[in-house]
Amino acid sequence: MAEQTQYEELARQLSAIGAVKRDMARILPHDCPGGSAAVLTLLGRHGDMRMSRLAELLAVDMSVTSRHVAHVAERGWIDRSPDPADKRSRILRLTDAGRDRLDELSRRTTELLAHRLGDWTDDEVGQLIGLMTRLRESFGDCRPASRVTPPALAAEAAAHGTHAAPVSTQTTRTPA
Amino acid sequence: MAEQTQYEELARQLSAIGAVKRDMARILPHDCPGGSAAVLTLLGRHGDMRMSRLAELLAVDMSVTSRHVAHVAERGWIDRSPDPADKRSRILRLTDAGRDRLDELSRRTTELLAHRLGDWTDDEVGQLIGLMTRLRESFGDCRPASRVTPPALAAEAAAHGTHAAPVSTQTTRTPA
DNA sequence: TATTGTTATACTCTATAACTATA
DNA sequence: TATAGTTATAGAGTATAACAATA
Repeated sequence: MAEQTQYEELARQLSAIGAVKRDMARILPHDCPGGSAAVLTLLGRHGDMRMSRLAELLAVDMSVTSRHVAHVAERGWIDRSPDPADKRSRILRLTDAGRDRLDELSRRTTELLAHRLGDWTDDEVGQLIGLMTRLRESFGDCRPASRVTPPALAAEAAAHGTHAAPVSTQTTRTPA
Repeated sequence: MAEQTQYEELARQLSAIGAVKRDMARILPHDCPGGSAAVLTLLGRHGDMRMSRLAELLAVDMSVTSRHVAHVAERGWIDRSPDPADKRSRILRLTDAGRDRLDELSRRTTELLAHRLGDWTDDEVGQLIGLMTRLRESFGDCRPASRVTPPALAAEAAAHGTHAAPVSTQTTRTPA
């Protein structure tokens, strides 16, 4: 159990990390804001999925997810095919163009981080990743009460899995 | 030097940390959004200062700082007295009401973090703080090119110091 | 009746540019 | 001419609520 002073300092660091995120966002292509980039990244990592699953991974409301998805779909980076098993749902899938876009994003991100964190060791980066992952886990599903996927449904979704085989490597155990 | 996979994972974690920030923001009073809370926090830590110094600590443009400051000033949480040495500047100072507000914010923040991070050790929280601090340092002053305080002026500002004696302890070397 | 997803609306945060007052 | 600060405007992200289609 940490002291109050530490908690206040952590809160300050969380508030200030926004500057880092903004610096990262600044290298994104003009037609691909952060929300779109997140959609492409998660589809690339976890493979095809439904809106509700994506909203869960993004940790935002489904209405927000819907807007981000509409944006990338308009640009032809993903397909939205109807789910044969549930006509209310749509299956999201990266197109070839979307995969190209994602490769470009990865390239830019890696380049920026390699430049900024040139003096960090592999181990140090790993420690930060591990602690940030654990931080998110400690906060759990902290979206506003309404319309949060209940545990039962989350389990069902996990068991259900993605409808198409994810081509991307799934090397990490991180939630998202 | 870390691998590309790690960089991509770190980028993902930075993107996803927003959910934690939103959960923190949810406990703020209705008339005190995140920007206002940040202003109060920094004034409490570093003592009285000018707009430009606050913008530097917030790592946002001065126009943004101006809006946040106007909001807290309207509510009587800070004073904006003219700087006798430079009539263009204003000295920002927490009022008693502002200090009360800040205490309330600290209380809520600490309570939430104590709840969420109950199973974290003091050392683990310290590690996360340390790595996040270093991350911000590695990114440095990454605000958009225009109107970023040049090094010479930053040094001058540091030497200049705060106009009134900061009551708060200045025990850390962290940029903000 | 409950769930999936969409849309309309509102709020917060941010940056750019134009403007004023002072140095 | 340059700097400190303000304001107007625009863009991105998010949540809430109302709605349509389907289970």
